[in-house]
Amino acid sequence: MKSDYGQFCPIALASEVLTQKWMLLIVRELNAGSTRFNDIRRGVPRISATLLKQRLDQLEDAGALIRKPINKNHADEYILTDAGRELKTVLGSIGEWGQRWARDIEKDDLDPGWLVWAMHRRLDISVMPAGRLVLEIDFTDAPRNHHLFWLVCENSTVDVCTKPTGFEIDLRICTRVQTLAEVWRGLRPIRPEIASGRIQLEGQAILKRDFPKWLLYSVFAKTKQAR
Amino acid sequence: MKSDYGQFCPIALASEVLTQKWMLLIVRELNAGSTRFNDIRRGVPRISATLLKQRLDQLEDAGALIRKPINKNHADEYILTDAGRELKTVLGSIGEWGQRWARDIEKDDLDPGWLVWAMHRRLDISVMPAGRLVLEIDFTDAPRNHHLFWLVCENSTVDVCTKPTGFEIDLRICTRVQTLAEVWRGLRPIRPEIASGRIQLEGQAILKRDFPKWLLYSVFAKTKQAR
DNA sequence: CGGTATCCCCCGCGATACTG
DNA sequence: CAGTATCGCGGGGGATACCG
Repeated sequence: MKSDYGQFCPIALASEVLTQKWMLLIVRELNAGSTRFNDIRRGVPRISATLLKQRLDQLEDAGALIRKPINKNHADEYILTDAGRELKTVLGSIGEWGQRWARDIEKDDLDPGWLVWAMHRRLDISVMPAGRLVLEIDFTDAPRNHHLFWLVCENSTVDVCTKPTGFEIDLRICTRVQTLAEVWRGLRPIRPEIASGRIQLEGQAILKRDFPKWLLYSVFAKTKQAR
Repeated sequence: MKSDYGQFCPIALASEVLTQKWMLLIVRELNAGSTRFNDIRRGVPRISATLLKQRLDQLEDAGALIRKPINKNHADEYILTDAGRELKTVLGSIGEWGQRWARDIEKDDLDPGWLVWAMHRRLDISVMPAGRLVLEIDFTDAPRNHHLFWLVCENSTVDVCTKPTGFEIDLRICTRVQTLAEVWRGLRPIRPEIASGRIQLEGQAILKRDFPKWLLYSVFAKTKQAR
């Protein structure tokens, strides 16, 4: 490996790996539980397949993950090592700083698919009704052809769908992307948004009442903005 | 500002600024106490002036520092804001990870000038003899024309010189760069290195005896390697 | 689904020279 | 000392097509 910075400082050596484009977002996905190529991609939608593979190889070289062949195809599973799991600390400090000090959200940041993907990892199944529960999310300001998403909660797992599931919908959520994004980030409380109709809920009264309790929000939602 | 990642995740937003090349090393220098353009450069020797200025402007835009004109010339002083100072947490977590998991030191990392610059910030003046104290460091494996450095400790400050100071030398340290670098990083203890002659000291017996106590070592020296 | 292979463009960055 | 201006290139990475 070529030395980028010409320093033996631990910050410089770690930076060679960690500050490459997309790298921390990939590590974030892995630490959130993804192990498959296309699962990681859903959390980092704008990365190309070529580059994602390259980054995963670099993480392997750096000792942050190991590849595990899956018998079926030629596919691999990507499993974090101790070194990779310890990167959670780095993700934590950067995310905290971002939550406190980073720039405002702009239009181009508001990817509805990513928001749903983030939500599916942070639903508190233990407080949700038993059995299958299907949520439909309708983003009123998203492109006409992908503004609908479904979350299917069943058997302690949550799946994200971008096409109708065939199941009956238990709760429909209708809102602008930005509204739900800001609520998700913890930048504003959810109840006034529901009360004002900026987040509209349709479904049984009990489900509408309890919906706010299902959301665990972003990991950094409890950190207050400093600006 | 253009959105790089298309996500409103705090890690992504912070990464836009912090994972640019050289950025964390510049922030490290600022958090270590540098405020002047060329002081920062001594801690990040391989960056070009053009790019350093660009990065400082980006840190200003991000709210991590403010510029303060110096009345004399058209020069500026760069002062961290609260946001910039809070980046110490990020530096800490990355440095810890680097100390534990980063690759081994290679030849190209062993910049002797950088090592001396790092040392000058981490000398414990309070336990050093009163009055002026001049150290000469001779790197036996460095290029013939810059292998000698001097540290002048006086009035609670430490200056780094690359040309003879004219002062009498109180203690001479003679070693390979790699040896002192590994000692500095905390990868090996100093006393065996002195005992074996890999670090040679010349000067009054008291100074030779106490020299190890003056060194505060790298901030991450106490963190054990995990590999 | 989980990648490769290829092409090509842009721009990030280094190098050098110059200025107040 | 603390920058600015200009040039030029290398390769990082996006887009697209293809494959097992």
